[in-house]
Amino acid sequence: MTQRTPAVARAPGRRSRRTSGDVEEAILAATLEILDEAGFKDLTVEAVAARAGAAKTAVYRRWPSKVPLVVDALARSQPALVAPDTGDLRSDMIALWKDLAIGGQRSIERLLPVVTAYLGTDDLMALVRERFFEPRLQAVRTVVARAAARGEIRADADTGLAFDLLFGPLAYRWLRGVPPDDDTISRLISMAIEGLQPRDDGAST
Amino acid sequence: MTQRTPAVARAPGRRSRRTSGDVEEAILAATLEILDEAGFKDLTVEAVAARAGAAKTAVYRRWPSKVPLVVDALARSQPALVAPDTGDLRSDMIALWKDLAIGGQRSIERLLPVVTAYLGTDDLMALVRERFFEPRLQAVRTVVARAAARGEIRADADTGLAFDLLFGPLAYRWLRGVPPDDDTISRLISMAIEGLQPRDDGAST
Amino acid sequence: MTQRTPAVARAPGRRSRRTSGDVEEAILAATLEILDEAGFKDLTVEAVAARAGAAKTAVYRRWPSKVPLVVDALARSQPALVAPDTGDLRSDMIALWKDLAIGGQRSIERLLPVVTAYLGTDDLMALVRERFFEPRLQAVRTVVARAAARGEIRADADTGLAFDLLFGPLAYRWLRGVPPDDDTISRLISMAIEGLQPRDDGAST
Amino acid sequence: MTQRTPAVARAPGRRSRRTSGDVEEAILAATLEILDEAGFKDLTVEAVAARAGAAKTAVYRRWPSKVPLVVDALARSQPALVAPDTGDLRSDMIALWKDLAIGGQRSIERLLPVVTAYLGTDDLMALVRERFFEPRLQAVRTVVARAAARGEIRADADTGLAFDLLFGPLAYRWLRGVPPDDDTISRLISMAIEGLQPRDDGAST
DNA sequence: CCATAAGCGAGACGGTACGTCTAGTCTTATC
DNA sequence: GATAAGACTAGACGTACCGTCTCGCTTATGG
Repeated sequence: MTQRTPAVARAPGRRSRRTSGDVEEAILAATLEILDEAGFKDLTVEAVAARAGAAKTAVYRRWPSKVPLVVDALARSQPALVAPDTGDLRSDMIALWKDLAIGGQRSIERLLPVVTAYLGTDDLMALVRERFFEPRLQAVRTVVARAAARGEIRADADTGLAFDLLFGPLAYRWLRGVPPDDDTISRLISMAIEGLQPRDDGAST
Repeated sequence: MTQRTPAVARAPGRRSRRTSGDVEEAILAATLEILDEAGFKDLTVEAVAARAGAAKTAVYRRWPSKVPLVVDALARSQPALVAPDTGDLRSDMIALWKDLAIGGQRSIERLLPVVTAYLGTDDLMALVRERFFEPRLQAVRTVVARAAARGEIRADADTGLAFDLLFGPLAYRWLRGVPPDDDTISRLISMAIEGLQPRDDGAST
Repeated sequence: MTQRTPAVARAPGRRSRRTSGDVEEAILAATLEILDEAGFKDLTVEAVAARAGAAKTAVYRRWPSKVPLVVDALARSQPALVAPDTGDLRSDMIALWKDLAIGGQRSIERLLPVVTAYLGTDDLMALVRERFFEPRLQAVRTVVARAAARGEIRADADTGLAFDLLFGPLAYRWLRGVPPDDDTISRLISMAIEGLQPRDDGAST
Repeated sequence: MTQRTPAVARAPGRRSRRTSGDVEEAILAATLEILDEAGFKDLTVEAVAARAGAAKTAVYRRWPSKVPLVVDALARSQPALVAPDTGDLRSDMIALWKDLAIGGQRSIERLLPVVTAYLGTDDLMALVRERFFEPRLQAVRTVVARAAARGEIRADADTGLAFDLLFGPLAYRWLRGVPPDDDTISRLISMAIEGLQPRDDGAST
């Protein structure tokens, strides 16, 4: 007898049930593959299921439709966003930007626009906020806070504004079909930082 | 009846319309209506044709598919973008922003993300660039040039950067589902302008 | 310009592409083929459409589901049931029987049981009655009436009973999986006729 | 309680049931209930299992699929068919008929057509013959044999024909959706009997 | 000034994918 | 070791639109 003991190899405190193949992972992986190859428009649940070697039922059991599936797959595919700590605000920000801008075919700034139209429910938008925007915002907060602690910028710098200034133009560039080059990144960041720096004259706006 | 002539696609030598009803306009109007009511996702060519009182054939005779139809409808619905001329860069920019930010349910920053996923061909993207982004860029150019002429900012200010700094955060805000308020607009613009201002010292880029 | 004139090459008043009548026939033919080959259980609308070279839509446009389709296909496949007229009741009945009993793989007595379970609505059952049972009943009526006119049987013979006696055992045989042979048919008909014949003693029942 | 042993599938040396509930009976009972309520078409194994408070596994462990389950359930639900013995062929036959004709929602003449389509295997058809038709045939044989012994009919009367004449029209009536009334039964039986009666002496009933 | 052909509304056509349902198999944990 | 529970693969269901195509009608020139 074959003495199936897949449970042994598993993490101790993890989930209760588990079938032969890890269907969920296979589906998510297939989703990302097809997303890369064919784009969102041509991604069909049937193709996902087929590539995952799963039944459509297995997909629909977990996600109500294609959009939440894609959102989830994207969310999980995002590498953990660590706030860089180079000791210099500008370097930190460049690092952050490149992480997202250069990094990913699947960066949310690139793919989310595609999906946004289909985010019907508030639930889903909330998920997107939580999974995508919050980590970015948090990373910016960390970086900015460190810079403030170092005295690079004034303590009351508006992180939210910095956030929009950092990622907004990036997203917009993609939207326009004109991906930013390194120099553009560098200059945009300069501008963003300038707004956060201590003012010589002390006055604001 | 006033024999309305369709705004576009009317070559000079072409012979004039034959039927009483202006099918083309009806279709575009129906498209915009459905876009407003149901969004891009739930816009179907059949619904457009039905609402326009036209046959699907009449739609497909003019536009190869749903996406170009929507792009065209959006393009024509955009009000002419006039570069404001208040005598002050900041005021000009705020005026520009508000025009687009507050103005339209159908502003391209709001709707384009929806469509981007489907902009398969370069042709279509080119059209989008020509119809949507170019007028904005031109308006910014005008405003910035006037400011430079007034000496508000240095003559070699990078208009492209300014453009991204102006509209990027706006689009990003919509993407995030957090529409910008007046104060945010004001502060973002301050930051954008700062990057264009003449530098006293000449430190940093 | 290419001067499209496909109509010229066509049969006089006939169709061009593949007219609705064509599709309908193709679908019905495919239905009967699959019914013969695979039986009702394994007949799927998808297979029918595929074999007919039609889209599923084309099937569902005409029939709400599989059962009415099958009923219709069977109904149309039934050859026109002509009441035989041999000048002899017994010969007429044998002819009638064989027509149905021997004739058809698709005789309704053979296939209807299969479908009966799915005849949910009264509408459909009414259709079945009209298409299948009524012609048989009518044929029996004709045959019996002629025999009565000839004086072979009494004038008030109950055609309804004769009908059940003729076709009931036939259907039952098929149900039992024991198709009747010629001799059995002959003997069953003898019995049926006996009940219709004039009684020597003049009494009835 | 009496620890009911399931009627079938209980080999002698098998050891007795372990769990408290009699799963097998529960499943069969649920099958019959759903058959009565919803009909064969809408009977699903899942519904059966649910109503029986059993797992689908428990069903499939015993019956290979839905059809054998239904056949089995029907077979067991049939009351023992006892050949009536009134001392008169006609009365015996009427009794027999009514037993089946009037009696059962679940009479096989009524339900078998439904199932026939699915009796793929010969095994199953053999089971049906053994469980349903053979008892009927046997009962007719008994009744006819007694009548022959009494001299009511000739000794070589064909029981098989009598069988078909008795139950065929009954089944056919159901098929047609026109259940027979008492008078019809009476008259059909008269006809059937006539065919079995001794012919030499002519008439008389 | 009538004939003709272009454009029209209508809607069926072959397709693709949807999201649902049920079948029958298989796995797990419980008792 | 059989149970209840329920996830699994498989595949048909009936629906909604896609983009194409034919049909007759209408209409406005252009021969």
